[in-house]
Amino acid sequence: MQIEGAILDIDYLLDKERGLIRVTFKGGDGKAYELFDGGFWPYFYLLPNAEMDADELMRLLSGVDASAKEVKAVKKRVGGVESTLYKVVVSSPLEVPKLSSRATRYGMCYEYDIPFAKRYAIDNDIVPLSSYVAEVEERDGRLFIKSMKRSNGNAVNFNILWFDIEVYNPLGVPRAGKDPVIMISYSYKSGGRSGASVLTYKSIAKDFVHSVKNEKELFSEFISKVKELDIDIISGYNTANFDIKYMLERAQLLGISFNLSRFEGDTKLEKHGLVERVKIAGRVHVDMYNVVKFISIVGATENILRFNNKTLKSVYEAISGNKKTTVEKTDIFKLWDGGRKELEELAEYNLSDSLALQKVYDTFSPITIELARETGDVLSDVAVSTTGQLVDYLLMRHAAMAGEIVPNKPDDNEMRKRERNPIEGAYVKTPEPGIYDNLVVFDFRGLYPSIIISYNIDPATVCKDCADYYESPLGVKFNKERGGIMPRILKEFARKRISIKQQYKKNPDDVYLGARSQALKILSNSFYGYLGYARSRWYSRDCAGSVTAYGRQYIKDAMAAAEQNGFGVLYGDTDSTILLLGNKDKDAALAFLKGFNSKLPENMELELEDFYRRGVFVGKKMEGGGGAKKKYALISESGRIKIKGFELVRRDWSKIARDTQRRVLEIILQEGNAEKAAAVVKSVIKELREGKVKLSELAISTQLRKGIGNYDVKSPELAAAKKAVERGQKRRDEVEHAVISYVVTKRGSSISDKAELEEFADSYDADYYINHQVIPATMRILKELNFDEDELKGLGTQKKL
DNA sequence: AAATGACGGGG
DNA sequence: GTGTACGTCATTT
Repeated sequence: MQIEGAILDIDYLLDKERGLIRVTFKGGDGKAYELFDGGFWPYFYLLPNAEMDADELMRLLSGVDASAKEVKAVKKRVGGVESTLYKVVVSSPLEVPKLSSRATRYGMCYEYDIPFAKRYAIDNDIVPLSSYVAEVEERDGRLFIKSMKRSNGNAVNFNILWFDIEVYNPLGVPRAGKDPVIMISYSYKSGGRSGASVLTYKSIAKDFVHSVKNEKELFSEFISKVKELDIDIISGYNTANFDIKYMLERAQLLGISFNLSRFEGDTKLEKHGLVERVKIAGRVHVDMYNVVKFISIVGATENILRFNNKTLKSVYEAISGNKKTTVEKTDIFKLWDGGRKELEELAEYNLSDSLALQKVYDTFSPITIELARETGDVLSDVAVSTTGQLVDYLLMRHAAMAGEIVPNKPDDNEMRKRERNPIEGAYVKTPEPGIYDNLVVFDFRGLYPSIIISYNIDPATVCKDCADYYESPLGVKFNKERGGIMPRILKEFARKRISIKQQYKKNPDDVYLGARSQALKILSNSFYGYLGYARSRWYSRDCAGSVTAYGRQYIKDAMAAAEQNGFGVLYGDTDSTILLLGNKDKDAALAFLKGFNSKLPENMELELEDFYRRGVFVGKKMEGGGGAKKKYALISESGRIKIKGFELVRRDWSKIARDTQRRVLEIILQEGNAEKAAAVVKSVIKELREGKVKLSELAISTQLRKGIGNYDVKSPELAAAKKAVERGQKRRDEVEHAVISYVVTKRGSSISDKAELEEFADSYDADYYINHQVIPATMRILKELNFDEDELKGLGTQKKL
């Protein structure tokens, strides 16, 4: 039997002690198929220390917990050197770590940590989300793959569901042990159909609301919908860390199963460092929060998204230009307990989150999908990957195709060594702080990728004695005669981008063309970071250091040329420079650009980023030699605001600190008036000194994330909670794992001693709020404008800007 | 100076 | 899960 369609996901089952590859295949007929490949086995390589034959190694490796299924000699290049290795094949992926650690006695092991499903995709050159024809046969009630070939079939339409839950939260933070899920909204596209609905168990007179009996039914109805709509991709916002996690906990408490899977397997959470992820057998979970955080900070939305918090609301507003209705999160339980109007408001809010999410998905998923197609990684992994991990995977694929052994990840010692020796970063010219009019910004297009291509920079091309080479400003030689994976991939990407741009001109409505170009840009720009990333398999100090060294040379040249042409050079960082037009006009700036570019190598180009009406410049003083921070705010002629490097304080700061910081930033951006901003800070400090500020403005909210007895260090929030429990003002369970709102009072010596729960505080420590809250929050911005603390506190005189 | 713990997103 | 995971900041020890 033949099926035409696309691969949605690849994983494996442990089937009778062996790993069995499973492919979730979406047919062009709209049906999803669970396909297996019984002919693929896990393996790793061993480069032996001493001569031994394959049979001997097989015998040496056999043990009670794991044994080799097969050992055979293969020829591969290890670090560019032709070598004979043993390929040790096993039955189960679980045997690989066991056998490879045993095998280290006999030599160096390689490729022992490549996940089985990825190994399968790499070795079979399978690219998910592209068209394939699968030849399959049925055995034991399962469909087995006989062959799988690329085809030119039509794009497959996936069935997608976007969802969001609401939770009853009388104490602020919902507690899965107590607080029920009260509503689930979803919208979907499935087959030719689309729709949106809210599920809940109170009766609400809205046509999009569907009522069920209780929370258990809410869950089962949601699961039924996912199954009935035959969903391929389930998307949410922070759903891995919240919605799905919460539903799994609730389901366990309610004694029901919560499994959204399509095929054999669970719905479960996995934690990978910072990122939590959801696995649903046969479907893909795409958490748009992770996508926004890791990948999609590109293009026109870059500044807006960097500047704002990455809440669903702010991301939606940034990309749509529309305002999103919202409710205070802490009011949700009140709306649920309220009357008809309140319930309707809650349902509408719940629905609006799913619809906003759909918009975010439509904006960013094309880039994610193109990243999957370009790297060959599955969507479920791309959606939770950093760009470094994508480059890692891309290089593994290319290395395997070229018969090159994939270098191992560094061990802890090596990693620490790398971290201790940072690579000299980019050139930064710190600007004279101030406010300037009429600016122009020039950027080198893809400076680092261009450098890697132009000078053939790659760990494998570094040479000591070679005849024909490029010598970087660091004195590192790169062999011109040898090819490297990185320049080769980057060249190919550059070529693809040019061809995509031509197609895009003819089909400007094809979002996937634009997305593909963006994806290639994201990947290209990540190679340099990967070369210098401590966990990198292809780490190279020589390469990364040479890239930045060349980069410094180029940007300095551009700045010097601009100065010679009579422009004021205000600022330069890495690959961009900001010039003062002075008495010159735009045409003069463009003429300079043209002249400068005519002298650059072929694939290098300095581009116009934009002209700006005004810029507020803040000079970040460089600490140490490392990468300096970019800090400035620009207003374009069209009113577009571009902000770099300002960090806002987080939620565990007092309201007065956050509000004052926001006001300072607004005044500086909108009015360009630093004096006025400083005056606001001074007046807030004055009010604090005079004791006029309400305690609610001063409360600091921090969650106690552990049990009260499990702390080693007495933090202010812990101290405040403990005191309240000891005095009998609070029960232990009321403060444990809860968000603690405390005020720093006058009584006590350390901050912890002074901390009291907001409701029991009767004074505040003005010095603390001035020196530890308002001043640090606002000085993040104002110190860059050469204000100092004493001056804000009214103790000194103002420095000149 | 080193260790500890929280945030981020979500409700 | 072919495991061992982010970067930064404030406060305590």
